[in-house]
This record gives sequence, C-alpha cells and structure tokens, in this order.
Amino acid sequence: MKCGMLKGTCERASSSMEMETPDRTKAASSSAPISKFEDSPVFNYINNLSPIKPVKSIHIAQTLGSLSFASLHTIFTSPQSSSLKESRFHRRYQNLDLSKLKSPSRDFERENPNGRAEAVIPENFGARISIASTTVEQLSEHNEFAFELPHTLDYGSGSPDSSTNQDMSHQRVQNFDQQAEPDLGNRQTGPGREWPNLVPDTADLLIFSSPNDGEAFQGIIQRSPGLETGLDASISSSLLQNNVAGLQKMQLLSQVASGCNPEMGDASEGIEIKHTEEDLRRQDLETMGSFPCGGLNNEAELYDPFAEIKTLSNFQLGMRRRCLDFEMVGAHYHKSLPDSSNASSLSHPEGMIASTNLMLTSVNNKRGGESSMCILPGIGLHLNSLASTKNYYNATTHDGSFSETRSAMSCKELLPQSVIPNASDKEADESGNGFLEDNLLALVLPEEPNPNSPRKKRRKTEHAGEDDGCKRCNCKKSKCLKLYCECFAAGVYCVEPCACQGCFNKPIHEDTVLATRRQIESRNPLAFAPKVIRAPDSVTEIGDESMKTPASARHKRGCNCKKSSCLKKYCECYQAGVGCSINCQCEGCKNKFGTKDGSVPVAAADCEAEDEEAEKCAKTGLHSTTPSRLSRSLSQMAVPLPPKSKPPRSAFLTTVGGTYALNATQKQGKAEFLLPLSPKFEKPPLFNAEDEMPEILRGSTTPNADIKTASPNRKRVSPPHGELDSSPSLRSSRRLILQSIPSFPSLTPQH
DNA sequence: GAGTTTGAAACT
DNA sequence: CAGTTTCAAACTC
Repeated sequence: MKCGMLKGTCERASSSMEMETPDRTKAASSSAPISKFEDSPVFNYINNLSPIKPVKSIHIAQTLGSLSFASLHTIFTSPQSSSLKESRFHRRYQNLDLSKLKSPSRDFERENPNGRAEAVIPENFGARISIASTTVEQLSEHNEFAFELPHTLDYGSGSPDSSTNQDMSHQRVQNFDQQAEPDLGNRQTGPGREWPNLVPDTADLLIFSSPNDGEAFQGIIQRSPGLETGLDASISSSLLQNNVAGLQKMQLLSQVASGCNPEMGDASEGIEIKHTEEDLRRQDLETMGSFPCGGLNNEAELYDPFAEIKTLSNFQLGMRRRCLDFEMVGAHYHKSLPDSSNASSLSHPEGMIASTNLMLTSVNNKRGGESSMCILPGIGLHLNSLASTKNYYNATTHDGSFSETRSAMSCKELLPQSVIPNASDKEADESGNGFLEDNLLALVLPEEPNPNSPRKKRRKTEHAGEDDGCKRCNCKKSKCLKLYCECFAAGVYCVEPCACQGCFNKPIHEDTVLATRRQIESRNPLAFAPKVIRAPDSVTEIGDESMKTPASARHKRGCNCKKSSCLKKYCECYQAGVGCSINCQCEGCKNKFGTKDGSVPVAAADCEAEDEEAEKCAKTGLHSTTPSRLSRSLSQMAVPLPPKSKPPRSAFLTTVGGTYALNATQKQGKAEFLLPLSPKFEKPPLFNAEDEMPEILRGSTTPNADIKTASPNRKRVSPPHGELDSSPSLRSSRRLILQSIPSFPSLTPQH
C-alpha cells in the first residue's frame, strides 16, 4: 500500500515534471537504476560485506518503517538533516528566560512552559510534511545516485506546471545533504514562510536558488518509483530496515524542517507516514533486541540511559550536544503530555506540522539573535521530530503553541538525554510512545516539570560526577571564531552557558561566523570534519594500516602529545576514547585505548569502558547489563568512551567520527545514505574519497596523508574512475566513506 | 577559583 | 614545512 501510494505520488510528480531524459525517468520508475547498481561489484561487495544494504533497502525501510536508534543518532549528527540551512551553522537556542527558569541543575524538565515560544503553523504545512515523507526514500536514493551515477543525474528543465525546478532537482540529487538548507532558504523567502530570518545570506549559503522547494522534491520524486522496486529484495534484513527507517526519518525531518513542498502533500502520504512510524517503532524494539550484547532483554537495554549515552557519545557528532538538549526536553515533555502516549495520528498532518514548526521556531529564535536553539543542522532533532510526530502532535495540539527547546542544557545533561531515545523505545512499548516522539517533543516542547521522572534521575546520576552544567566554551581572545573554540569548531553558536568573552559566534554575527568558517575551511577543508574515525573492524578489506593499531577507532590526524603520554585529555585521541595510530606523533604513548605501536589491545579499552559502564549501572541501579550491552554493541561500531563516564567535550566532535565508523563498519547496517554528506563535501558530490576519507578507511595507499595536504579541488574527483576503482572492495569502501562524510556544515558556498 | 600544564590551532 | 606563538581546555592545587 505504501509503495503504491508512494509510487503514485512519484508518478504524479513525474507527470508534472518534464525530464530532459525521459528514459532516465522511466528507469527510475522501473527500478532499472537499482538493478544496475546491484550488478555492480561494489554493490555486491557491500551487500555481502555488511548489513548495509543497497539503496533499494531504503525503500523497503520506508515501507516497513523500522527505526534504528543507532541510525538515528548517526543521522542526527549529520548537518544535512538539520536542513537548517540558513547559516548551516548550528545555532543554539539561547533563551535567557529558560536559563533563568532552569533549576540550578539546569534540568530542563522543570523548565517553565511559559518560556516556550509559540510556533505558527503554516496552513499548508501538513501538505509539506506528507510530501517530505514521500520523498524521503527518494532523497536517500538520490543521494546514493549522486555518488554512483553522478553523470546521469542531469534533469531537463522541468515544466513550470510541475512547480518543480529542474535545476533544483538535479542539484538535489547530487547533493542531497545540501538540499534541506537551500529549501529552507527558499521557503523562507517565500510568502507565508515560517522562517523569514533563517537565511540571511542565501547567496552564499544556498546552493539552490530555486524559488520553489517543491520543485526540487519533485525531481527527487521522479526517481522514487525506481527506488520502490528494490524494496522487496531488502525486506529480509530487519536490521537494514531499521537503518533505513532511521534514514528515512532523518530525511523526512530534514525535509520537514526545510519545508516540504506544500504542493506535494496529500492525505495518502500522510497515511504512509503513519504506517512507517508504527513499523519503525516496532522494528526498533526488535532491532535493539538483536544487538550482539546477548543476555539482556530488549527492554532493559532500551531503558538503559547509559547505553544510550555511550551510543550518543560515540556516534553523535560534535554538534550533538545541542541536539541532545532537545531530545531530553522532548522526553520529559512527553511524559508531561496527557495524550502524548495515545497519539495515534502520526499521519496527521498537524503533527508533522508541529514538529516542523518547532524546528522553525527554533530557527527563528536563532535568527532573532540570542536564541540559542540547539538545532543542529542535520541533527537528529528533525528526525526525532518526525518520528515522534504523534506525541509531538498531541502535545502541540493541546497547547496550540510550541515551545522551543532550550539549549541551555548542560552538555552533560544532553548526553543523558540522548540516551532517552532508547528509553523511549521501551516506553514506546509500554505507553505506545516511541522515544523518537520524546525526542521530537524535546525539540519543541518545554521541559517537563516533573522532577521525579526516572529519566531525570538517571541523568543526574550519570552526571553526578560531571560539572553541574554543560561546559561550553570559555574563549577570551579568540572571539569564538577559531577552532580553539569548541562551539565554533563544532559548528554551533555559542549560547548563554558559554563563558566566552567578546563572542562573535552568535547568530547576530552570522556573517562573520560564516566568513571565518569559510576562511578556516579554505585553509583546511577538513577543519570542521570529525577528528576521530572508527576503523572498520568488519571491513577488513579496506586493509588500512591503521587497522594494525589496537584501537578500532583512530584520530584522523593523530595526536602530538609529548608529556601527557596520551593518558590525559590533552590527548585528542585519548579524549575521544580512541587509540593512537601511526599517524600520531606522540611521544611515550601510553594510550589505554591503544598505543600507536599497537601495544594496547582493543579489548583492553573495551573492557575498561565496559567496567565503567557497569559501575554506572550499579550506581544508577538501572539495568546494569543494558548499558554494557548497548555500549558494547555500539562500541564495536563506535569509539570507546574515555575512562571517565563524562563524555569528553571533544568527544562530541569525535562522535562524528563515530558516524564514520558506523558507515565504514556497516556493522549496524546503517546505509551509507544515512549519513548526509558534510557540507564541505557538498561541493564536490564526488569529492576525492582519499582526500576526505579518513586514513583508516582509506586503502593502504595513503595512510599518513595529511589532511592539510588535501586540496579542495581534488575533492571533485569522481570515485569510479580513481585508481582505487580497480578494486571492488576499495570502491565499496570509498563509497561508504563518501556517504558517511562528517556532517559539519560547510560554510563554503557550492558552485 | 586561581594558577599551571598541555597540545592543538594559528601564525610567521 | 618547520618553528614559534597563541589559545583554551585540562589539570592541579
């Protein structure tokens, strides 16, 4: 049914839109492209290698609608998903009121509802949402196509009737990640848009100039039919489905955030979404159960906040913490909501609208100047919003207004919050609400006043040893416009909690921030990329030298420690919880996670991490096993956490690396498409994998390549023709990497 | 909380 | 590219 509906939508879109290459359109509808990919060695390799399935799987996911938390996290991290294109820079929601309202502990749950910002819901919002849902698959697929078949993406100028911008479509296909942002910008400019202020510098930031976002979507939609064809094949893998579902959600969120094409929306689409939601939630639980950590029951695992924390820390991007705030809030809010549990109308357009509005509101706040909304580009928030549309919808409908999430939450708090999703899952079973819903709510809804909530306690427990509040930057001379500033480095605006002086890293100085960011990127294209990447344990084919090192994850550039012996957080490797690698220039390396000479086995690090987790569990009284399980399973995919329970600040950044790891390892079956491309990479849809690719992931060809050496121009090399192409395995690995590129938003305008 | 240490980032 | 300086986090007291 969904497929049919979706297909119908696609067909409509196609019919309305004229393609220069009709054949292509047909192919898309007939799934010929998919088969083509399947036939390719890379595809086969990927399929055999890991749970990650070909693009077609995405379709399935959409249909089946399974949700994977892990995937969600990953997704969230990506800037694209945020689609908060405006500045591309993550903005924190700075609400003085909120901070005031907050308890000393900064628990958002207690945040005063009054602090909420009301979001205006556009009339056609529902339509937009539905559209987004329908296009999710398509987008993901397109994204992959961009990598696989960059040349074939050209679209003829579309017919005006379709209201689709051919150019937009084309570009979208190539740069899916970027799509969201441009869309937002466009929408903002459009009448009745909710984000008038979101994109100040559209010229620089926006890749697409199309006046109508919907057009772009249509372009994507045209291909959707083909995408659907592959669904049947991939249905078999539940894991894959989960991944796909996560991806889809992410995409949906992105699109929603960006403002789906109102024209596209229709009731059928809304239905589709609903189904997907349910399926996803159900499957999520299943997926959790499937985690390798045996022994524990799913619920326990889901419940365990620690597990989530670890997961987040590992997978979350540097931007993550902002997102976490939202999620947490959402969770609490969820509880507070009277009907949230029963919200059945995921399909309800309003629900979608609400989520969208939330995002929008947050964005507006940002633009407003001091709003510190944590909406991170591409961060899971959006995704969560979609997923949690039900609850969210209910909540919003009750109040009729949306409250923005406060970013004032401490980073520490955020981490635990991030855990919420899993807990939510469990709750989902119990109450019927998905954790995603919670997350979504977090974004939009105010904190739950209930101080007694288990989650809150959990968080406190976890963070007991940590600082009371989120440690933000404390820059004094850098004006928060240099990489010294963690906020800036993470691609987020400084917020109230920051103790920075003369801070320019605020929405009001967006231009300055962007300009500075561009400058830095020009100097080092990967300056904002994840610093830590996880070596693909499962993907031995890659055969990277880094694999020789004990730790599964590695710092991209390696550390240069001289006195800390890589045993303190001064060491980025240690801070990220990864072992040193051959790339490190450290002296007397004693990194517990693995020395550069490989003296420390990975197992040791893992054991430590597990021990820590166990301790945490014991303290919290939560399912001790759950955390371990989850983290353990996750650890395989992600970088292990540092000895201290407290996630390293940099860890957030490193989490991005975790994203890489996921993609690279594919253990989670996360499709490549799950990770939106980093804006940096947006320019070159097919940037040279080697340049951007983490060393670990790279072939042995360039183990020690210095990031700085990479030239932006080199990025544009198309993968298929590279030297590495000769090896199917290499090719496949490259693809994964490309798609898994870090999500930090690139300020550099694409051309 | 102030001061020190450390290593990344930035600069020359 | 190497050396130096600047910077802010991490750490110590």
